[in-house]
Amino acid sequence: MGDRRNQPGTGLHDPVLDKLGLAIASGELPEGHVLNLDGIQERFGVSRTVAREAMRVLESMGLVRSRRRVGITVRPIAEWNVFDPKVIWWRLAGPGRNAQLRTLTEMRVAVEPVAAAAAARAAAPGQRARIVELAAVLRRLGEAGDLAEFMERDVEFHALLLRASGNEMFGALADAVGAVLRGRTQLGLMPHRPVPEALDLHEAVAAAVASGRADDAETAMRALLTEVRQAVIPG
Amino acid sequence: MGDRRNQPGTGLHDPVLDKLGLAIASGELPEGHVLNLDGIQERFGVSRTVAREAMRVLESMGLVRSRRRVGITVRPIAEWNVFDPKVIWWRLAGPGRNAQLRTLTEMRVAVEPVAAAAAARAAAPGQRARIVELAAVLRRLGEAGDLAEFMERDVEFHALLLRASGNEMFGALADAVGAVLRGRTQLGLMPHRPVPEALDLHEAVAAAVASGRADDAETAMRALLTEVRQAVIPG
DNA sequence: TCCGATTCAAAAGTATTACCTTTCAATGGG
DNA sequence: CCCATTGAAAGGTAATACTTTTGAATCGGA
Repeated sequence: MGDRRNQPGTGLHDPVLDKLGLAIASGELPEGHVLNLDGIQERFGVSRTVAREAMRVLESMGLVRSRRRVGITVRPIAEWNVFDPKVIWWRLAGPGRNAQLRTLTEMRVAVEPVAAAAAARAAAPGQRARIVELAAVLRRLGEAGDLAEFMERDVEFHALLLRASGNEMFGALADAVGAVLRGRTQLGLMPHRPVPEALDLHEAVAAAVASGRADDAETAMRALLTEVRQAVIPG
Repeated sequence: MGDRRNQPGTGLHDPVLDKLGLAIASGELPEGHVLNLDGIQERFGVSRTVAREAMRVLESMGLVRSRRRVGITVRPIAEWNVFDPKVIWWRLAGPGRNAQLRTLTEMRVAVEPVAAAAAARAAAPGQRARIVELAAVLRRLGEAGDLAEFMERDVEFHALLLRASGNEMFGALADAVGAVLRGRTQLGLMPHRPVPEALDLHEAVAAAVASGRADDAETAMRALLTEVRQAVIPG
């Protein structure tokens, strides 16, 4: 997620969309708030066309609903496409950051074990090899105490597993999981040094995936996430 | 999902978006295929504005990328926002239906146990009561062999659990899970009559959620899904 | 007077059209 | 082989007309 800055695809990001999306996701424009096209045109100094395009995209994300004679109304979060990468990004960038990290973590806890099992069944040979390699790299970095590099490789490890699962829905979560991993360290929720047990479990997951033992991969991943799981349960 | 009929905003924009989305999701317009605005205008007999709005939305879903001088290119599925309800819907409506049901089922298997645990912690009193009530209704309908009504209540049961989890990401999957449940019966993947074990497990989940036993809820839900799980593993 | 039905005009999005501006892949000459 | 030119296609602005919605004013009967 964090590395979409070059944006070769999305073109020069429509700043209007970004600012409005952020304003809504942050709660600055609360549920029920009504905007209108003229207001958007004026607020951002853009033409009607651009204002409408931004509005349409927000509408397709479920953030607003446009109705004649009424205007553009901000919808409740239950209507949002909360899996849309942009929505996730906006929520992470605002005061809802913490709540977003929590729900995303819970999602991880649910998905990653099953994704690991699927990867054990479906991963391509090159992916299996890379996963094993990454587990070894993680051990080295963990024992050396290189936290920053450890995190980057950890992100790669989890993202690769999700993408190797053969389930494009799991794969679509890879960037979000990366954001969670990075977010956790930023919030100081990570142990100052990876515990040996975690290093063992990364290797266990990798070995199980490499040799196609789906159940073992799932079990090991579940164990790897037990610690994470505590962070989700408010207490 | 299935009930998006109401839309009062019968815009001219939606049909274009829908047809293009379907054409892409169905593979009729394969990855790499290049469209252009003039082509869309002509194909659907709409103005440039409408064509552009539809294109923008498709772009925000990751289905296409618009680049100057090149045109509008269909992107690979790995770039799609596969959690977008519209994308799910389009895939279910086309020849990818089966693959979509498979990945969605796998998603269910991953998410529902954790969602059940979360619901046991977070559900509102009214939701707990309704879940218990639904489990009882399911037993009655199941034993009476009323398959059609059983399915509708089952959809409600699972959707409510997801929404009661307190995790809006889980809640956002409720409609999709409903589509899977309905899709499974349409494909004849369901037992002709709910097995007694399933009825017991629905009640076990409900009881655990009602009394806040998160671990039990998770375990029971996982058991409930074991049968479903077999359908995911090809072979 | 009061109350319900009808009418009407304003508000706001929807859609079309015309016309510039910017980008950048392709091309072709040096 | 490199670099300047060029033209296709998207990006964006502006003016204008249309349609839907809704709330208020109006009107007629009890």
